[in-house]
Order: sequence, then C-alpha cells, then structure tokens
Amino acid sequence: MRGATLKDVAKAADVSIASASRAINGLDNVKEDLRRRVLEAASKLRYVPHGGARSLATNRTNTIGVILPDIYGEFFSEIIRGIDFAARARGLHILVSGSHGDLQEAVSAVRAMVGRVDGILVMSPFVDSQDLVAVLPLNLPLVTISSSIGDEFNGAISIDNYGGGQIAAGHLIEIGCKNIGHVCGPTSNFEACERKRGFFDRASDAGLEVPNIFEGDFSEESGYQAGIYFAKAKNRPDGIFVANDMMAVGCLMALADQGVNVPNDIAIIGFDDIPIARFTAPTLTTLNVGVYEIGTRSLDLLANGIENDDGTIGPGFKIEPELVARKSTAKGAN
Amino acid sequence: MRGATLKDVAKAADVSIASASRAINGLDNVKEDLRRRVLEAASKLRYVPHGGARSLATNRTNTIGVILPDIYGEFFSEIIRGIDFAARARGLHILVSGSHGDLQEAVSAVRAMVGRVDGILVMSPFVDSQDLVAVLPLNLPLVTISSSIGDEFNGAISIDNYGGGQIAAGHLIEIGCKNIGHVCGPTSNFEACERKRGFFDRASDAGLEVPNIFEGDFSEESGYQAGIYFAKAKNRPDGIFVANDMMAVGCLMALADQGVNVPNDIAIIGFDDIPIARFTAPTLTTLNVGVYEIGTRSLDLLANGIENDDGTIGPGFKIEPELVARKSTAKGAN
DNA sequence: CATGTAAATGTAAGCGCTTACATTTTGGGA
DNA sequence: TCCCAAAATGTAAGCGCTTACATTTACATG
Repeated sequence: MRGATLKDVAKAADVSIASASRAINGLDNVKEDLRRRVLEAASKLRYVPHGGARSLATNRTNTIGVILPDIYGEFFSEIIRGIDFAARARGLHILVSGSHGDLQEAVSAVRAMVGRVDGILVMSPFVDSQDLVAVLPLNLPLVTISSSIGDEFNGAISIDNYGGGQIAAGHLIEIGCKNIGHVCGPTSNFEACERKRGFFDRASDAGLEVPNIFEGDFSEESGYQAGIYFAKAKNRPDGIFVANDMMAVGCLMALADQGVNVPNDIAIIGFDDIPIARFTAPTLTTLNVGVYEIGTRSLDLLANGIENDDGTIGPGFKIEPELVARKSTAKGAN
Repeated sequence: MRGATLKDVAKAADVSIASASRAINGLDNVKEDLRRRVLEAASKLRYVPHGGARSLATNRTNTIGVILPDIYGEFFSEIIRGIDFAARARGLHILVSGSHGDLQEAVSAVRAMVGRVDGILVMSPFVDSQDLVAVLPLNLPLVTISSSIGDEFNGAISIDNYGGGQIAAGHLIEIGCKNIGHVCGPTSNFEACERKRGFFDRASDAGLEVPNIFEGDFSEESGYQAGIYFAKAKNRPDGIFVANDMMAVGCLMALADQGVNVPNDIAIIGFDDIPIARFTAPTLTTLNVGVYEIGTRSLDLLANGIENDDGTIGPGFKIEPELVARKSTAKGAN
C-alpha cells in the first residue's frame, strides 16, 4: 500500500540512508558514482519523497494556509488568483479552506492547518474575529485580510470600507439622485457595517436620508430579492448603493425583470469591481479595490514574514476604493 | 519559535506522553481526572496538535490534493465549489494547485503532494497526460477529470466532448445556419480536439463544410480576438460554435463592438455553461456539463476509493453535455 | 485477605526524513 | 612511501505524534 521510502532506495543502491538523502537532494558532497546509483534505484522504485516526513524533519512545509469565507465565486476566486500567482513565484503551495461564513469553522480550519503550513492567510470579516487569533498557537505567522482584528498587530490588510461607502454616496448624489437606497450586507459582517456607515454619513452630509434599506447576505440571490423589493417600493429610490457586486448583479436582473430601467429609473452602484461587472447589462458602476492585488500583496507580506527568522510580519496596509463609473449610473446617456 | 508540543503538555500535566495523547484525542480509557489535567495544561500552553506529525504517525492526512489547469475563473472555480462541498461533508481538507497549462508543472505538483495527501484529483487535459501517471508513485489513489489517460484504469471522469461538438453543430443547423464557423481550443488540448471533431463530423453529415476556424486558448481575450476575426471575415459565418464559454463571452463583446448583431447576424453557442452565461448580453446558448457536479462526484469517487482498504478507485463515468438554448442562438425572436 | 481480571497508565518503537557528528576514504605534498 | 587535511560516507538522534505492548492500579470475588 505505501510507496517506496528512502530506506528502500538506500538499500537498493547499497548505500546509507544519509547518502541516499544527500544524493536525492542534490547536495554537492557526493561522488558522481554514488549519486548515479541512488538516482537509478530511486527511479526504478518510483520513489517520490514523502513531503510530510520531510516537513517534520526540516520544520518547513513550503505551504501557506489560506482561509476565506468561500473559495469560489467571482470575488474570492480573484483573490485566490492573486495568492496563487504570488505563491508560485516563490515556490509555495497553498492549502485552502472555506469558513462558510462561520467563525467556528474558521477557527477549526486554522487548527487543522497547524503543522501543515508555514503561515496562514485569513480573511474573517466577522465582527468578533478576535476569537480566532486567541485560539491560535503563538508564533504562527498570520496575515489577516479585512478582519476586524486589524490594527492590533502587524500583518493586517484592510479595505477602507467606510471611505468606499462615502464615495458611493457621493457618486449617486453627484449624478443627481435625490432618493437613495441601500442594499447592505449582513450585520454580523464587519465590512458591511462600515460600508453602510460611510454611505449614511456622506448622505447625511448632503442633507439626505436613506429611507429604504434592504439587508442581503452578499449572494446574487439576495441581491435579486433586493431588486424586487426596491422595484415595488412605494417610495421608489432613484439610486441604490449595493454593498457588493454579486448582489448588484442579482439586483440588475431583478430590475430588468420588473421592467425598471437602469440607470434612468434607478442608478446602481456596487462594490468590489469583480470581473463580471464589465459584462452585465448595463455594465456595472462599482468601487475597485484591486481584488487581485489584495491576493498578491497579502501573500507577499506573509511570505516575507516567514522568511524573517523571528517570524514577525511587516506592517499591513489599507486599500482605498476607487470609483469605476460604468453604464449603471450613467443617467441620461442614451 | 515553535509552539507547545504534546511532550510539553504531558510534562505540565505530569503524565506520560501517551496518556496525554489519549486524553487529547478523546479516547475513553482515561480517567476523568487525568483528562482534565491534560486538557487544562493544553489550553494553558495553547497547545494545538501538529497535523504533520500526526499524519506521519497515522498514515492519514485527511487531505485531498486537487490539481487543475487553473484554480480561478468561472469554470474551475465552479469545479472547486463542488469539490469543496463534497470534501467538507466528509471532513476532508483540500490542497490545491494550478498546473497553468503545463504538463511538467502538473507532474511536479503531484510529486509535491506525495506524503501530504491521501489521494489526488487531477484534471489534465493534455493530449499526452500519460506522462503524469507514469511518474506517480504506485498506490497513490488518483482520480482524473477530463484527461486523455481515461479508460486505462478506474477513476476516470470524462466529458463526452465529441458528442457535445455534435450537439452544437446540430443546434446551429437546426436554427438554419448555412455557414458555420468554429473557435477551437489549443490543439495540445485533448478536449478541444474532441469538440472540434464532433462538430466537424456532424456538420459534414449535414453536408456542411466549416471553412472558417480560429484557434483560441480558452481565454476571454482570445475569444475577443476570434470575434474580431469573424466579424471581418470575408465569408462571414451565420453561426459559430465557440469551444468554451469564456471565449464565447469575449467573442460576444467583440461582435458587439463591431456592430454585429447576435444572434441575427451570427448565432453563438458556447460550451460548459458557466454561471456567467446567464448574464451576458445576449444570454449565451451553451452546453451544460454540470460543472459543479463534476466536482462533487469526482471527490466522492476518490474519497470512497481511499476508504477502501485496498485503495482501489471505483469506475468513473462519462458526462453527456446538454443543450441550454438561450438568446444567443434565438434567431428572429424579437 | 489473597487472587484474578479489567481498567488505567507508562514505555518505547516507529512513521520517513534531515543533519550533526563520527568514521572512513582519497589524494597531494614532503 | 607516509602523513594529514579535505572529501565522502556512515551512524544515530530527533522532528511530534500514535500505538502495541508492558506495567501498574483498582476492584470484585471466593
């Protein structure tokens, strides 16, 4: 059932196990003849080094653990793409896990990764994420993305959600909306709260109320529900800030189904700028946060920290969302 | 630098390391008092078991290796979603790796996984994938998806690409196309070849030639190029089979940019039915292969095999694509 | 109270590898 | 030819854990 081990190879090549190890790993202090014999034996036996054992001996796994709320979908997929790219560039592998929006799952995912990874990259947008780091073994290099446990320690990457909410409100006001609505994310979500807060604050600065709010869960489906709700609302808004693009996509579909014109009847602005935002009808105005770059930069931050002997992670950073104006808020244009 | 070990816990609780292990793992042959002491010491020391060491001792990692051409994007992301779902249901973790369209990378990814996973799920649509299994340690449970090394052994999951190509041609013919074109995938890709072959055979059955072909690489970008090419072709086709949805999306954009009406000037049919196909303008006619189910079913096949003591994988299966007719081939409608 | 048995705990080997250190081999210079 | 440093190879400890087996403890029975 098990494959050949180094011991088998050593025996077949009639050398000590240490020499076999050296030969296989390409150390330079082995004679060519010995190396040849070992390599021959290895390929004859179809020997493949046992990564787990090697890691145990070297205390290095060359693997990074990645924990995201989900590991698929436009948004997370794009983060993973960034992580993957940066990891490949460094010869690192990634062990991914989805927490499915549940803090306990995130915690158990982290624990399961101990001893299998050199460090962990976690995105845990729960308001009470500090439980996560509390249960961690000390000394495990950790970088957090968009987690409420932000500023307490290094290695925190965050998005300026509050600022983004303000920009969204500002944009709607600028294009002339007088009655703005909001599709927010779940209240248990740290980021959703911040976006909402920024949106409200900017609106109130302009003397506007936000009478209509719909709470979604960041899924396309809930965005669709929101669209229905707003299409039928008695005091129908003329502009809506949807807290993420996936919901905005659902919203767009619902509004189309209800015969509401976007942007002329209702303008829509999303958040994230996921790839699909360029393909919707109409194309979606949104806030770009550099999803891909979040992936690459967070991986780099973590990997650099791991390479430091003291294992300390460098300072994180905060991302400022940038408005990408597309058709879904281009009122009057054609 | 390292965290607490079981030895530390045992010492702190003043018990033997074996007892500590039993207490931590919840075996029933430990006195309550001893267990309490151990658990207390463990939490005080913030002990988290070392997964790697445990795996080495038990010869079980509870992890599945997943190797896909890429680990992001609509198509692969959807497969991963399926895999993730099925894995979670069984308490398994997944170690993912992208081969980036390169067979050698796939091979090295597999080797890097040996000793870290209980089995491997690999999608390797290269015409010469047999190199992959040749280099593998025997006895490593393996399930292949859409790989040319199909029928030789159990655990092969494939798509009836040839049949799908035929369906695509049949559909275009049925809606009245007289001059059909094809955007194929790279010739090094096993699946692309089969889709093309099916498409051609069915066309020729109907007495049609396929004068215009454009070779893409499955990316949206190359689909866009294809769209430009066809829009300007002297003998412009009235229907095109694009070998995957991602390229079809790019194609749709290019045709729109060129002022070509889809479906009336040119009908477009894709392949895969990725989620985005429902959102394009016009919505995309395509062939559904149950991407999500490919993920769940392949994981189940592999996991069941691993649970067999002899580690043999059960028989695989072949998926028959199903036509999903949407607007991009609805000629004349509206 | 001696005794046998089951339950609780301890001892130590081993999972497959790396690596410090010990030992042997090699080869150039005197 | 002999000697010695450097190079090549071997020995063995250990990475953190599980687990077979040995030992001790607890307890009911005659």
